[in-house]
Amino acid sequence: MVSDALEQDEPAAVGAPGRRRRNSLNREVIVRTAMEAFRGHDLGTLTFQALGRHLSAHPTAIYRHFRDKDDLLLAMLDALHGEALEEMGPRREDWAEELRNLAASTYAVFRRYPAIAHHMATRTTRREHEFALVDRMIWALRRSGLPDLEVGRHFRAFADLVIGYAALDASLDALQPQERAGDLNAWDVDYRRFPEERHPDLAAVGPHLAGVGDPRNFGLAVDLHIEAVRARAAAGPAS
Amino acid sequence: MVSDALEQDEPAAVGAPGRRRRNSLNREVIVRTAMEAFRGHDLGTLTFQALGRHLSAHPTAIYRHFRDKDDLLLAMLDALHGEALEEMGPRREDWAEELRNLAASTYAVFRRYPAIAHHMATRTTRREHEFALVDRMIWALRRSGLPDLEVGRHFRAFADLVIGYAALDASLDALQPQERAGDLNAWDVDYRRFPEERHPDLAAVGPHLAGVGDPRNFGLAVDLHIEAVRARAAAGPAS
DNA sequence: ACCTGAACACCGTTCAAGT
DNA sequence: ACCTGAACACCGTTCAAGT
Repeated sequence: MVSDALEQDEPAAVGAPGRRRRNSLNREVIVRTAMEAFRGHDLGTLTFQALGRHLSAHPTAIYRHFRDKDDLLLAMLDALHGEALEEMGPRREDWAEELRNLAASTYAVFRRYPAIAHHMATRTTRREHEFALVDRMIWALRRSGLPDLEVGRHFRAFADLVIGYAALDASLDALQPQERAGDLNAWDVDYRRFPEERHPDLAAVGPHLAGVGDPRNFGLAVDLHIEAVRARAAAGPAS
Repeated sequence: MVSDALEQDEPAAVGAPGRRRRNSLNREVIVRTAMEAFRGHDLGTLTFQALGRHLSAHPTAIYRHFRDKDDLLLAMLDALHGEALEEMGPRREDWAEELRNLAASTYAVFRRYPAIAHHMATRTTRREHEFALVDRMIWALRRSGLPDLEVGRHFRAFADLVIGYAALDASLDALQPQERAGDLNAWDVDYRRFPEERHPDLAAVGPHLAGVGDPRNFGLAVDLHIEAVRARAAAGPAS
């Protein structure tokens, strides 16, 4: 049993001492290990030294397979896109449902890998997974009834809204625990019972403030966007 | 003239050699110098060593006035909020115009200080400038006609949409020039003339794709959000 | 009390040396 | 060809030393 486990696939070797077998390192193994190792972790932990430890290899061995850290992070972003596509499943026939599907999957993978989300959200990989995601979003927007000229603008607005909002919530997860706790406490406590005299509107609404980082907030923003797209598409080319 | 310039206010002393006068360093001077020095600059440049050079002081002298880098960055975020409030001017009487005003000012200051935007967008300062911004946004949302319970949810959705989208565009400005150029080129060239066979919808809309980082994309997202808020508010408490 | 200088642990990256 | 080890420049941060 034990020797069996050692034979199959790549040994996880997380934190294990000893050296890596020759030729057992390649881009795919490194990316897969990195995704597993840094899932849910903040920014400071994603270093070559830590990754080397997870690979049971010397930190600089990674440079044989990736030009630099940016090259590795782009490969990880591509893996993230792949995960999003997988979770998305087949194309929904209703365009609005498909847009919600795209948004929800992107949001989920961003929060799963906050370190990648925070410093790669703005990047472009130019790889197949990204092309597929862009194509699906454009398909959905065309189905709404908007003319292609408008779809060209709406793609950017919807994609950036989703990516930007998801990255913002993810970067909250990427905070150091004490900073995260302090910021959350501010919204959960301080802002909820605000003294009336200084800012009357804030004081009135304070008790009803939605929790920061609650996925339903993102859902509301996406729903509002889709409602407005539907209204504009229905209004026809005059809009 | 020359001696006159040396007398008035704080000497800029950017990159100048020599030492700082005793007691000439304090939180306000440091924050003001940091905001001027790193305006428009990327993430890598915002270091204690660089700031020390701009202050003509030893890098570690800053630790007498700020607990750590996070403490300094929170003070800079507060200064950014102050700038946004200033540019916003007086409250607009039309609630939709006021929301656009809030969004545009936030977007402008985020792109002006991309380094602060990128790693402080998700943070909470708990200071007066932030309270004032929150209060103004809640005021505008209440004026839309939404009940306070809904305003509590809509505040979070609108604020995060604005902050997230603005931070995303700002983080593009915070990229290294070569990475930035590569990513922009992908959208301006590759995506615009995509081969038809693989992704037909992308290929059809490619030529009409809006430029990445164009402020009008953010404007479209904000407009759509406001249109949907207006529709929901008009539909009444049933929605 | 306020600033400087030396030191520490850590980071990404380069390059010569091993096998 | 692939991995290791030593080295470099740089980072945030601490702390003793100067004035």
